[in-house]
Amino acid sequence: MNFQIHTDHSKCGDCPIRHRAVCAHCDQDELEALEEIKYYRSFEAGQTIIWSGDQMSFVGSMVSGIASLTQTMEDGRTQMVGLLLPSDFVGRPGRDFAPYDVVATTDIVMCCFRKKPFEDLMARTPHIAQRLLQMTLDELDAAREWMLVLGRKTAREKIASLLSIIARRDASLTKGGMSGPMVFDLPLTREAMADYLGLTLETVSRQISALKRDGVILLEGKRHVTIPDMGRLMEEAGDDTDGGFLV
Amino acid sequence: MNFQIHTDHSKCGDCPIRHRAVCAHCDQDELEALEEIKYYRSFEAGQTIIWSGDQMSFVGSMVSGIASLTQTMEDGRTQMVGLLLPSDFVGRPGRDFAPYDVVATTDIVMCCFRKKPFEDLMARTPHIAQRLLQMTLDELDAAREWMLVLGRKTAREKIASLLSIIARRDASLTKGGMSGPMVFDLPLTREAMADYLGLTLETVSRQISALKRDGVILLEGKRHVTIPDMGRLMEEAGDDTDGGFLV
DNA sequence: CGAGCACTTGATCGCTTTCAATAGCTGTGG
DNA sequence: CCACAGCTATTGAAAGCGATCAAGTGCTCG
Repeated sequence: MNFQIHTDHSKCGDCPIRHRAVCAHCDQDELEALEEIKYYRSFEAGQTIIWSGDQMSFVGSMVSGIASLTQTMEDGRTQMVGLLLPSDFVGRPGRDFAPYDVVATTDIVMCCFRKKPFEDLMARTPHIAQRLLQMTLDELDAAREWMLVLGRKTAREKIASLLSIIARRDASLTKGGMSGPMVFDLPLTREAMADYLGLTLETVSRQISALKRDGVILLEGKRHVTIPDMGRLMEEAGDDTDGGFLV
Repeated sequence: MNFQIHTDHSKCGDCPIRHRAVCAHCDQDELEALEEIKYYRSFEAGQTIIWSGDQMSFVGSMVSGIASLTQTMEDGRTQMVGLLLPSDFVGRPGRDFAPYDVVATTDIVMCCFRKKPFEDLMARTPHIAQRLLQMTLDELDAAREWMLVLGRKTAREKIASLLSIIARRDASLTKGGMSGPMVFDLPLTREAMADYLGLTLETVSRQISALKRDGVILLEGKRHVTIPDMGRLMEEAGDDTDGGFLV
């Protein structure tokens, strides 16, 4: 934790997620209105940010770090239903209770708004509502793509799909394109990967070992991954490699 | 097909989905603007309404019947990612190409708008954008609930979950509450159920037989279902029966 | 040095799939 | 009227994949 912000009025102009977050389309006036009501909060890795069923008093944007949305059944089976990355929006205007647990996977910083003032501002700021609709539609597409992974893919394909998503996202955040080898650190434990993929952590571990043995990925330590051939990985994921409609 | 509408200016005031569709919050002026540009289309059971990858020239609301959203892998594995019921919105303002196949499961009627005029109207009609945001957030919740079903539930629990969802929806469309036995017709073939649940049709058939044998459901013919005890079914689905947060 | 945690690997079990045969229903045509 | 094709659904037997149970490794931190 070497990057904590606690001031209430850091400049939105300098914000690293400025161009992708819910405020992306706002003009100067609208940003100033947001700046009036925003505040930053930090959470440590492992902390639960919101409990399922709790009243949601705030909404906000992920500034840095990674969080997960999870559902848990009475007997303990859990399914991750979303991965929250920088610029993603947390919370739901118009609903009072949280439907899922939100857990910090790494240390995170959020840009928060108390729910009511944000709802009021949204009602008179179409730019925010429009951007939120776009982001929600994107999340819906992502959730549906994940349904195919959960419902129809094999364990090996599931792992390859997850690695491919993480690699692509990483490429879009950093400068790198998708040609040549891709290198990144896994932001998730084996157990978290299992919860995302609907597998056990043992199966995750075995399939990662298998992909490594087959040369699809290279591992340094447990978390540092190199993908020598992205096309190969996408074949392993069962994805269309030449189709052009990927997001 | 004894109920086909082809006139372009049927009254929105008489529309059966008026209070739940994307136009739900519109006032009289806004409805008139919608009436200007709307038109009805019918499709027969089995027809593909939109092909994945195709240009989407229109959006619209389901008026009657049932359609499904499906994704297919190159080798033929398919996963249903959504079930479209009366009042549900089809299509995505702001995106040009369809990400999924949309297939009519029964004969259906849709209230359509050409995409561009609808987008223009939406840009100057906050009531429509707000309602669409609400509906999209609801769909996102439904998709995430389904991720738990796909990722973590057993075949038996999956069938029970599907029956419980269909039963609940049916109760909300007809007058009936959820006390006492519930009766409805399955709108899906065994294969469609399998595609929704990430199972094979044989497993679907076996588990339905098992639930029938155990008295959880009663079957007349292949499609007509009676649920004597909804609480029992929800236990079988692995859902919280006493928790109060269900939609 | 030992406790705790994340991860790996092995052996076995069992659920779901796969392959295959059959039943029931509908519509068609001789 | 019956034979037959085509479709949906059921049921059985066998195989396979991932889960479960169980050790053991390597690392960090006190």
